[in-house]
Amino acid sequence: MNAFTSTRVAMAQDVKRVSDSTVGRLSIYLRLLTELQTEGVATLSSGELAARCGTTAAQVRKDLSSFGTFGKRGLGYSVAELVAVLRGILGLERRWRVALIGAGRIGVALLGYQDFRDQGFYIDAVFDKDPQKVGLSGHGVVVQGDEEMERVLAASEIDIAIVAVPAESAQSVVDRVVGAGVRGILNFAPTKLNVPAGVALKNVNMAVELEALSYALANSGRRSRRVVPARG
Amino acid sequence: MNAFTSTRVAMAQDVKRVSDSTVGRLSIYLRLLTELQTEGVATLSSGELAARCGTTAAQVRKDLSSFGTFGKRGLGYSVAELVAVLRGILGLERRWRVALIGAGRIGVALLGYQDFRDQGFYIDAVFDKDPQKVGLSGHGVVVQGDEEMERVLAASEIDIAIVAVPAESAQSVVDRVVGAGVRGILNFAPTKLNVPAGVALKNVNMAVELEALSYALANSGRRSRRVVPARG
DNA sequence: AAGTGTGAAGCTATTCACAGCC
DNA sequence: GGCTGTGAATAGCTTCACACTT
Repeated sequence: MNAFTSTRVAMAQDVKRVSDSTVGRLSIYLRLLTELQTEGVATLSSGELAARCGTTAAQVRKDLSSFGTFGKRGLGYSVAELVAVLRGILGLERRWRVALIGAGRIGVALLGYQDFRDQGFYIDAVFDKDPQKVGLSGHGVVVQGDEEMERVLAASEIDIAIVAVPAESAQSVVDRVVGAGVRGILNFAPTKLNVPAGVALKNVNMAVELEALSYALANSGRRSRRVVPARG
Repeated sequence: MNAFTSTRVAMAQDVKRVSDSTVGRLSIYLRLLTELQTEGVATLSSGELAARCGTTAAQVRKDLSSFGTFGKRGLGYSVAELVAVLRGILGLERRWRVALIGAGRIGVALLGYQDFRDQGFYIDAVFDKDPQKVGLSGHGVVVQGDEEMERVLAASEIDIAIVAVPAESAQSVVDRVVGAGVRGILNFAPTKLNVPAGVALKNVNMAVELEALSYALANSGRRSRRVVPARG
């Protein structure tokens, strides 16, 4: 029953530096595989996985090869095994304690995002500076005052802070949560944050994505419209 | 008064293929420059811009050099000029018509995100499948029924659709909006979407970002904790 | 002296292609 | 025969370093 029975998983010190893009793809593979698992699919090839995740067979195999060897030549991969392996690699076997800083529109939307909880990310605390918001509750958590932050973060052993405050307060919030021992930050504020070494930071910047679309639309058709000099 | 007066902007056909990462950084530069502009800063160097955006001076110069030459040697860049140039490159001189598909938690949060409007992205239509939501209004838009989608998208000449529906409905929504002439899609559903050539697609997947943090935390300290064999 | 613009070098990520195993 | 695992080749992105301009 142990998913690792017949596989070799790389020892920690074997693991070469793995790129962000590889880690991102692993998440994507995992989501698909979990879905296939509930559909009762037992096995699939790198090519099938790739096609359904928007990448290539070689890429899938390379991504996995950083962590061990999980497939069977001629057969492909066991869905159940890969799910277990990926959950292990991504650190999803445990429960992560998350705090949400900022109970504005985005914060509240994230609070209700059941998907996070399904993956093991539990929002155990919510903070807001606005006294009008303190005491409100939703999805089983009560909004606490900003001044409680350091005490509660430490006491609840929060692992990850989701920063959903205005850009101008974001750096000071980050300094405080890092000071309180948080080592992972998911930032929704559209500003550059500085964190000390040893703290992981990821940014979600929706304006950047929209502007990338704007760029693409404003410049679309260039290739097809381009004037190619007539030439025999 | 024309910002381009003393600069040379690359002609469309000169523009080499520009990477997604470059375009993303241009957005980030623009945000900072806009802020500096309101503070009355007139000029800055690539090094200063880089430091405040988390990149390097050489990167800033290379990013800009894909589009023309905008700086003055020995002096740096004019903030006002760069703002104008970047807005032009990113296609932000015009108003973009956006439709929001899905008035769930994320959808509603985005609806209130004033930041989008400030950059020229106007949410002109909102759709939801749930009859209970149809007719509700917020931020100056009324939620319309799903069945109105094709008609309204075409009539209002919507440029961009924000897809904020559950993963299982996302592909069919995309097929419909693309059929109605939309050529840019910002997808919040955690699933791989297929779009025909000529349609720009960007994904925002918060679970992927959280899992990247989980990976980083679960594997952190490896470098420092690694056992280095004792040796002289 | 300060700081840009840019070819060249260096580095990282992706794709190829094929030997090896099921 | 089908499909993995992986070195080698390629492509793409970032950094270097310096000639050139103000």
